Amino acid sequence: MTSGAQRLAFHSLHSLQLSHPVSTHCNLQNGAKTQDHQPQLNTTFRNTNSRCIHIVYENKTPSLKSLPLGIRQKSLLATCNYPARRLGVKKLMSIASALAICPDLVIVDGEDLTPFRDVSKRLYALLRSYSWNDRVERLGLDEVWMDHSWFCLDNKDPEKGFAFNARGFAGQVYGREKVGLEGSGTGGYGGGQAGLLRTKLLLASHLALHLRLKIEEEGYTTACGISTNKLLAKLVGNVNKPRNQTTLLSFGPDDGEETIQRFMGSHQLRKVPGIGGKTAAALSDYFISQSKPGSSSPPNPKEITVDDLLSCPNLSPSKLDSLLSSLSFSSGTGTGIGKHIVSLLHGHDSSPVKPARLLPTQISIEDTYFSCPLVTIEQIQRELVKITGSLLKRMKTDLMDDDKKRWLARPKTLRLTTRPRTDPREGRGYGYGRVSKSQGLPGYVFTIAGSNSHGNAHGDDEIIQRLVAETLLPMFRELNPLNPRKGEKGYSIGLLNVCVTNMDSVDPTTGGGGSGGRGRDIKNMFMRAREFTVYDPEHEHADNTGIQPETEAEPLDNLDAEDLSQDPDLNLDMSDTSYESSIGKARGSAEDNNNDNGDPSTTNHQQQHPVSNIHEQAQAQADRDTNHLGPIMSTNHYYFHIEDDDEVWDDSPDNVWNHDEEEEAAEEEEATEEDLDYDDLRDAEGLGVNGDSDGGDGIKCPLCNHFIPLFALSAHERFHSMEFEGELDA
DNA sequence: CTGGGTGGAT
DNA sequence: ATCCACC
Repeated sequence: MTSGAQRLAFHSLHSLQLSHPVSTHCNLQNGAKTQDHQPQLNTTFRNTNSRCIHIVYENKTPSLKSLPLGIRQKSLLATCNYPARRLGVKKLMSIASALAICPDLVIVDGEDLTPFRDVSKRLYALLRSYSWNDRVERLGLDEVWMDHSWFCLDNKDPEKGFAFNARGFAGQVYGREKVGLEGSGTGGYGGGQAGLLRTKLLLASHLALHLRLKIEEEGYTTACGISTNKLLAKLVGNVNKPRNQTTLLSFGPDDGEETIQRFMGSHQLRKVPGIGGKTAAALSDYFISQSKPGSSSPPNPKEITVDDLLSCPNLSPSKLDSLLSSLSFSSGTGTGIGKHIVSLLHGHDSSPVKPARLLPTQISIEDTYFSCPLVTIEQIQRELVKITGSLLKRMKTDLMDDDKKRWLARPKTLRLTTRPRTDPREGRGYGYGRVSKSQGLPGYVFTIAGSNSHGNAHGDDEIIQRLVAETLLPMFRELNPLNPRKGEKGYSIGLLNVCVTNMDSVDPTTGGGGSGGRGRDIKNMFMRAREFTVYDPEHEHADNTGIQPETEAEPLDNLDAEDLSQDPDLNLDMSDTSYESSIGKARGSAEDNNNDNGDPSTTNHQQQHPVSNIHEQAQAQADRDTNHLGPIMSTNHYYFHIEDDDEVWDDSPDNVWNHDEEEEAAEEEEATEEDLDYDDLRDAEGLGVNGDSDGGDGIKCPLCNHFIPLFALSAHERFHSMEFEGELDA
């Protein structure tokens, strides 16, 4: 990090969703040793016999079906699909059979999520360290979006970069490049919007690969989606699971709408993020009610696609509003839910990548007693003690500083939730019958536990006992009054949940010291600064008014010809697809790229779906909305999304990680004679009014008229000096 | 058919 | 504070 910097400036707005699915695995390499018991996030191995392999979590019952979920359903069960199918088994495999096939199978307790949380935290921290603006949004333990407005390799040196072959996209792509437009060296897109978009996505794909390789160094594999918004990034990340990345090629004369719609259209409604079970069901019902009674067989509600729904002639946002009004979250009228759904169906999503959160907003622990409901108050108390114990532990790991000396935040509220055991046959909903009660969280929880430096279990025990006896138990009784008149002799509790929330941040400015390491301090500064800053949703727009962040990406286009490969550590894989056909073929056949699309389900029919009126209106409105902000606006965000491996492993060559061959790029260490003071710059950015990285200083380049932020100036200069070489591609 | 979380609407 | 939906 101390050596000179490569002059790459990553300035276009990029966003990346990474996810590292939670799953442990063992590798049965011809009877080789199993992997260690360390939890692995999304690590699926295959051995030379193409037998793929798996994770198992321990459980009382021998069926994978009863394993803890979240983990189970997404990773474990799905991961087991592969051998199960091989064996001709339908879906589930018992642990016994798994062991029969894989004698070395490691059985892990899947109920304790701590190891997974730890890994998740580690990888999350890693990803965060590559972002200047800390727009790194987590979804659960295993998914992350990143907004790479200011991607960086080194917090101390914003120009540090890596070299790569910019002639092609890293990883896989969805859709194909449209060629034949004017311009050169940009895949045929010239310098217009399509070209800029392509350049940004291209860059994004390489950034994503870079991050994924870093994560692989940590021992975890990832899938990733790269697109212009969170929704698309998440979805397109599924295309080449579990261990590759996919960029949605959503550029072209039509702004990529056609590609986007084709992509979106083939998805089942439920697969669209933001459309959950209830919504999908309502929408499916509507479609079925609209479909011709004469037509053949009634469609399976689960298989209805976005295209199907959009084909309904009378579909409109207000129609959807009323359609979904019965859903409680769209209370009554005018919540705009219909509009929202419509935009989702078209792959539009303006939600920003949220800044990384310093602290959780709540911590809760719950346990269910489905098969064995709690009856006596003693049982209740016992369980409450257990739960409170783990809650206190969680509070310490999540809310205290690393030394466990100081609370970073104190929850003000304590909430107890209970649910009576419901008849297995009814009361479907997960939240059914839940009742809760909140109260202030007594201060002694912190004072005693906080001052008792390490693991003074005794002190903790006192706290726990006291909390249960003085607070939780009374709360419980209020929630579940026994009614003697009805002859109730005991409780019947199927669920207990204890939650602390309403975090009260401890003043960060008083916490001097700040040991930590390297960029961490800066990160913390940023976060702390933000705490005193009002988040301004408008800045997303303000962002794009005067600034055209595209230009900085362009130098990258020309760097591939430069010095690659000094550093053996960096193994940039261009698992190339579009490379062959895009290189020097700006006017080549459009079909060249047609087969590099890894998605079997969405490529086949070219069926052009007529864009609905709604869509046109929405788009027109969007255009109006953004025009005054500058035309770039609507395509300014790029997202990566790394997804998990809940799909069956695919042996196809496209899905295999190719480390060898093709271009190997290397960290380019190039001395820089920069006279800018980066630290000052960065601080200015980071601690600015909105705590974000937009807006900052810069100049308009006299050569190309693009706004160039100061830190990217030298890179931009170099871009112009290299412009001629770019012509080689033409 | 579970364990966390988050966020919105009331 | 409570519910509900979502991941």
